[in-house]
Order: sequence, then C-alpha cells, then structure tokens
Amino acid sequence: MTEERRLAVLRAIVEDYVRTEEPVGSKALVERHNLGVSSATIRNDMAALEEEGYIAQPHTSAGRVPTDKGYRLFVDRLSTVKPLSSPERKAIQAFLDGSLDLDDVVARTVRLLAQLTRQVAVVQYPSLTRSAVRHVEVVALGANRLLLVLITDTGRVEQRVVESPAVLSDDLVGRVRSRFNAAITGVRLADVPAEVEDIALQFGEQERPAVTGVVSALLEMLVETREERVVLAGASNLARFGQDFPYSIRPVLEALEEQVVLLRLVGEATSPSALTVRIGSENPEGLTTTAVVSTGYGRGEQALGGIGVLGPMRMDYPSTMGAVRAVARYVSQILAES
Amino acid sequence: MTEERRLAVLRAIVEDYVRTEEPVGSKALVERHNLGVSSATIRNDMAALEEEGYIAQPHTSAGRVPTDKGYRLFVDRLSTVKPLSSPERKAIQAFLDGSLDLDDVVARTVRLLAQLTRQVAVVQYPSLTRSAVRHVEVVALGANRLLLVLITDTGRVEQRVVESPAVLSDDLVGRVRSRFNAAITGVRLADVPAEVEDIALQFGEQERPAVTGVVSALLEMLVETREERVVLAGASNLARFGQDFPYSIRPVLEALEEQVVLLRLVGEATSPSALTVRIGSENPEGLTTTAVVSTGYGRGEQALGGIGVLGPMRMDYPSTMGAVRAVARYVSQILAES
DNA sequence: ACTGGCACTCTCCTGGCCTAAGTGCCAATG
DNA sequence: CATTGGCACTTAGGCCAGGAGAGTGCCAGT
Repeated sequence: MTEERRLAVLRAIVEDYVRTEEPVGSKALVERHNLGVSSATIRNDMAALEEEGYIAQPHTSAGRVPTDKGYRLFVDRLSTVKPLSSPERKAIQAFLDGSLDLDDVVARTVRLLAQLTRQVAVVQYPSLTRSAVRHVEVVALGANRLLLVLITDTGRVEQRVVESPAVLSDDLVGRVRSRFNAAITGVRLADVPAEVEDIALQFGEQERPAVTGVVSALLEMLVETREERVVLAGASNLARFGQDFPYSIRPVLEALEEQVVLLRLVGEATSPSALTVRIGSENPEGLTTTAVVSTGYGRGEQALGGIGVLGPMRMDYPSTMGAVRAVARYVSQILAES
Repeated sequence: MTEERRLAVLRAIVEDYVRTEEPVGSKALVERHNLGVSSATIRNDMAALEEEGYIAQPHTSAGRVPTDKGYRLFVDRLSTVKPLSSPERKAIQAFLDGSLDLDDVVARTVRLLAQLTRQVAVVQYPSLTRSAVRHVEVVALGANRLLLVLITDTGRVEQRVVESPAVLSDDLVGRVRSRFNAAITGVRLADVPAEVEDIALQFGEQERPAVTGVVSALLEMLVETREERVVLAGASNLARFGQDFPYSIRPVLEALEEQVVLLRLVGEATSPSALTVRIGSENPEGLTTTAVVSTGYGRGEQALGGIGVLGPMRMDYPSTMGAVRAVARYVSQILAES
C-alpha cells in the first residue's frame, strides 16, 4: 500500500526533525527507519508529500521540513499520546501534594508543567462564571469603606475594597451579610445578579439607600472580577529555541504578556477529556510560529479552567500532550477533593 | 586641567556608546563633542582611561567601550538624574489615577514603568513586616474550615483557608474575631505574635483548645505570607538587546523567574530618597550582564517596598533614574492618600 | 511499482584579498 | 610638558572564487 508508506514517511520526517533540528533527507531516512525500500522511492514519496503541502524544502538542495499542515496531520492521525513514565508520575504527585490553598495549587502546577515539558506553561484559574458562591463576607473597614470577600466552591477568593455610599452601622453590616449569604450561597456566579437585585427591598425605608449601595458594589465587583486570571511560567525556555523563532522571540514574549492572549490560548472551553493542539497559523497573531497544547481541568465534563503548554512548532507532541493531560488530571483530582 | 578632560572623555564615551551601540573611536569623539583638542590627544587620554580600567577595546582595532567600572564612575560622578518631561509626568498621572485597589495600583505601576523605560520593570508589594494590621476577619466556611483574612494599613489583603482543629460555633467565631481585632488592630505585623499568644487564655476551659487552634493558624499564616510578593513586566523588552547579552538572554529570563532573586534586586531596604544603581558584577548571579536601577517607596524615610528597572548595562542611566524616581514618588503619594 | 545511476543545484566552508577604522608611538612644536 | 601631525600596524568584515557535501529530480531498466 503506497499511501500508507507515505504517511509513515511523513511520520518519520516529523520525528527526526523534532529530534535533530535539521532538515531530513531521503538517505538519512532509509538508514534510520526500516522502511524496506530504497532512497529513490522515498524521494518520490517526498515529492508527492511536498506537492500536497505537508513538507517543504528550505532551499533546493536541503532535506525536508514539516509544514504546519504536516504537523497537523501528524498530530491528528500519526501519533499517539505518550503516557508519562512512572518516575514522572511520582514527581507530579510529590510536587502537587500538600497544598490546600488554591493559589498554591495553581502556582505549583504551572511551574511543574514548565519543568516537565521544558516549555512555557500556562494555567488558568478556575473560571468564576462556572463556579458557585460558597460564602460572601462583608466587613466595615472604616467610616465609609467596605471590604467584600467572595469565596467560590473551587476555593478561589476574590476580595475588593469599595467606597461605601453611606456610613453603615456594625449591626446593619451584619444583617446585610446574613441576607447575602442566605440569598446566594450555592448560586452560580452568573446567576447572582438575579438573586440579589431585590435584597434592598427587604430592608426598612431608612436603611434602603445604604443597602442598595452595597448591592451595586457587589454587582460591580462581579463584573470586574469576572475577568479571568491566568498565570505563566517557563518563559526562559523560549530562549532555548533561537533557531525556531526566525525573527527573534520578541513578538512571542510580547504576546505572552497580554492576559487576553493567554486566555484565548488556554481558556476556550475545552472539556477535560479533550486535548486541543493549535499549530502555527491556527494561533492568534504574534504566535504564528508556535504550537499550543491545551486542555481543560475540572469535575467531569464541566471544565473549570484551562491548562496548556506553548512551544515552537518543532515540538515533541506525543510527550507534551501526555504531560499536559496527566497534569490536568491531577489538578482536577486535587480540586475535587477540596 | 588634564584630569578633568579625561573625565569628560569618559562621559562622552558612555553617552555615545549608549546611543549608537557601537564602540566609539577617538576621531568620532572630537567630531561630535567640542573638546577643543585633537584626536591624538584623545587617544592618549583613552589609553590612560583604559590603563585605569574604565574602558576597554573589544579588539585591537576597534573603538572603546565602557567597562563596569566605567559605568560606575559615570553614574557616581558624571551624570545627573534627568527629570521627566511634562507630558511624561501627565502620562504617569493619567495612568495611575483612579485605582483604589492595591493590586490595581501595583499592576498599573509595573506596566507603566516598563513602558516608560522600555525595559523590565519590577515592583514589590508593600512589605508585610513593615505594615500594621487594619483588620482581621475570621469566617467559618463549613464544618471544619476557616477563612482568615488579614488587611493591612497599606491596603494589602492576604487571605488563607485553614483547617480548623475543631468545630466552632458561629457565636464563638464571632467572639474570636472581636478579640483578635481588639488585640491587634493597629499593631505592626512583626509584633502580632506577642499580642495574640495569650488570647486563648481569655476563653473558657472548654473553648480553649479550639481557640488555640485558630491562633496558631493565624501565626502560621503570618509566617508563610511574610514572604514578599514581587511583580514584573516588560520582559519582552529584553529581546530588543540581542547584542547586549552575549550568551543569549536565557540566564536573564531564568533569573527573572525566581521571586527570590527579584526580591534581592529591588527589596533591599532602600529609603525612598535614595536611588540605587547596581551594575554588572554587582548583581546576583545570572544578572552580571545587566544593570538595575531601584529605589524605595513609602511614607517619609520609611520604605514600604522597592521598585526598579532592569536592563542591559548599556543603558540611558540619567533617564532611567529619572523615571524610577518619579514613579516611586507617585506611588508613595497614592499610598499615602488611601 | 521500485531501483540504480547521474547530472544538477544549493549551502557552507575555506583561503586570499582588500578596505575601513582605529590604534600606538614618535618626533616635532608651542 | 601637554599637544599635535604623521605614519606604521592590527584587525574585523566584506567580497570573490573554488571545492566539498548533501540532497534532489529525472530517466531508463527491471
């Protein structure tokens, strides 16, 4: 079957190129993989693969290099996710165990993933909109300042200092707090506005303006902190790939400083069971020379947030995918326990 | 006076080299600065400066380049801090105004500074040990979990979820909260342990074990969050200086990922009135090809935290120093207001 | 459908050559 | 004695030619 061999050739090219960083030629190919045919035959296959746009030559007398499209095919049909070795598994466990705090889990995870893949790791905090309220705290800080603290069932804690519209007595603060908690504990963040809108009506005429102020502050806080948070580690790994970023790594670093861009990379509602790979031009501007492997973490099919790795297109996809998947599973597990 | 002219030559060399990125020769010097002498004279001066270790030649037939020692002398005796232009000043104000939240102030500041200097900016959060407690909040989250929230007078909010050693009734939580606040509101964080140690004794036999648990959780939290926080922006600016980092920017990026290193750069108790410049080998390992300009911010002479900029040694010191100083002042001002 | 053979095209390295830049030194000068 | 003009010397970098090596495309043969 000739078609089959062609794919084998493409696979071999990708694997060799990833390993050696150098264009791979027909002769080297037959030597290292037992394809059972001569280099001339391979040359024909390569010509065909080039025709179809899966590989390209940097210049006439060089070997071949995979194109975006070639990597794409490789990932889709020619590779299987490589499970982690058992020492690696143990390392993960050792690294992530013993952290109650969500901040801590996220910080450790992102470092771990960067170290494991030797690339840039990105982790999104559990999405607020998909979480539910565990508790709301209202604290009077002074004459006319309030602290609102919102704790979600995923362990995320958002706090915010707001100017209080009027002076609130300690007693009133206490009653507002109870009302809030009664109304929205267990409620999805997205549904909070609906639940709190008429809380002010439950207070007396006199207190109502002050309470209304607090309610709108809470709503405002919800809107503003709906903004997702993303953290990143291992940017220095980019510098290992001088070659792979033809025009310096500057645009890549710039893109990585934009929270918005990071979010798009990792945050696009991927279910925990699916791995997403985005290659070259499939990425947002500035990252068109990179590849991103990402997935979601969370309970069941419901993704709470995203997690991923960014590197050059010339990347060991099977291993990277294995690492991302494994880490995502551990994180899901840890979050489920707490 | 010949000694004077030599210093003028050194200054000219530093200025030209910073501008052009190229070793500067005797002829170019006389052409661009009116030194009133011939190039041969300058050559003699340069030979002397080289003898003393202030400048060096990359190779025999190239111009001269300042050494660490040369930059040092330049900063110490040959330059004056350059104040910001008035549009720049306005930009700062526009950028920083309108943010109550400390997180927000810090985030904006670091971005601003990176943009202003076009280099890597580093900002330390107000040091916890030098802050005082504004408020403590204790919230029961569930059967045996507590949330402790600590708010400092600098607006910093630290929160932590702790396992409660025993089930606490709502009433008891309330009483613990009041006790805590009575005991440590206004107290310096460093002095908190002394103030809370005998709080448990003020409760009845029966409640004492539970309260002791909470107290020790609070103390533990203090120890753990004493760790300072530092944020960074503008890492992509490093990529602008291919030339200046002979062995790739990798070690620099690596160093910047270490919180500990960043802290050493910026956090060394600099009083707000003094600018520190650390050049080349004066920096910690991995950053020996860079220069760091830093200062403190805070009320009066008491520094609450550090703020600074990191770049290649070939840096426009007067402008960078001006920017760092100006931004630090604005931040001090904003924090004083709140 | 596969293979061996061969001419062809490129890159990359090397060595030689030249130019431009910049230096160090020296003898002359006020 | 500081300064100067002059000059020989060194070196990087650009350019060119030539040769080696790698890899290709194509063709005729099995």
